[in-house]
Amino acid sequence: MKWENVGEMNCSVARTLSVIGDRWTMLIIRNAFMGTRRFADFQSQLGMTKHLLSGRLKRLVEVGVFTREAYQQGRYEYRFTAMGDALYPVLLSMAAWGDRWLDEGKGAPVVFVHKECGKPMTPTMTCSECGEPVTVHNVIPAPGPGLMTINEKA
Amino acid sequence: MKWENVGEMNCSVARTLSVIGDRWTMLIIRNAFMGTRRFADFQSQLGMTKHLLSGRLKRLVEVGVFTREAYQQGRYEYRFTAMGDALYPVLLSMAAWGDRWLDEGKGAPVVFVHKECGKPMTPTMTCSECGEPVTVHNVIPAPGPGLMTINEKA
DNA sequence: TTCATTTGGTTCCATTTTGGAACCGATTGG
DNA sequence: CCAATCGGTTCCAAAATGGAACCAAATGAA
Repeated sequence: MKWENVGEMNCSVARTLSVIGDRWTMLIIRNAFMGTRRFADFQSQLGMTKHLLSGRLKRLVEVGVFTREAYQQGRYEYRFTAMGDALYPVLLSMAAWGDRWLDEGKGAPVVFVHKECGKPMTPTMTCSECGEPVTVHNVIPAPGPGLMTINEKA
Repeated sequence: MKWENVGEMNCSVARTLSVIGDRWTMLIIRNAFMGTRRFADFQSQLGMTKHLLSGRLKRLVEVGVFTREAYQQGRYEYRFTAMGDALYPVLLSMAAWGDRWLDEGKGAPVVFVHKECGKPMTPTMTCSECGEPVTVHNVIPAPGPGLMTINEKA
């Protein structure tokens, strides 16, 4: 199978990866969450080549993660849509994993402070129904409404 | 900048991406969470070429996401370590985003049932301190203990 | 008004990664 | 003993990436 066909799998993770699962996209999104909006700023902060950045931004606008708006004649800003904002938990979960397992004993470079309660927090994945934290040990995947009747992986 | 240097950035997200941020790794991890353990099963389920799979699995073992144990002479199983188990929230956050924003009107192919409360849930990122759901609008990043004194992006 | 600079790209080319297939040794089951 | 399976490796073509040069439009300073 080729990578370009991954988005066609009947799997939400695969479809998500077809949007954000390549080498640079999540780093672009990380910087966008830190406030970066302009082409030249993404480029200098990330050190990626311009044509790759150009392609990735174009794709993210097409998919609907970013809008592209002129802030002057011929100068543009890339800003999250609601769809883009909704990627924040993905970023937080990656940051939390890196903090816990790849920190090399130095501690987290960035801590996240929750506005409402004012405390530095650890982003925690919980059950929407009962509010308890979830782990791989207390979740059971089950067929959902979007599952094809004949499983393509059989 | 080259991709191989991304892991050296002083950023937990970048370090996480240096482990799971390439084309196939998260799909391997997804299948591992669905119970796949053997080389041939990963290969047939994902349709990726053997030498890519071989390289990815080797890397994930080196990093500490998987263990590689013989279940017979010369036949191996790849199983999550605690470090690997801890990637589950990353997978859930991706699945939740894909379900919400890329479902093409068909609904989620897989639903997650929480064992403790028995209900199908939406994985929700919350604050470890107060338990409230967090979004990009109510979290403030702040310098943490692992941040270098001189910010490399200045 | 002119001219250098900034912005937001595109084009070209070398290097690296991916995709597809063939091949292979060790182990297993019949 | 023999065929099939497992877990790879090797080879090659195609695609993606990395680095640099180039470019047109808009801006800003003189």
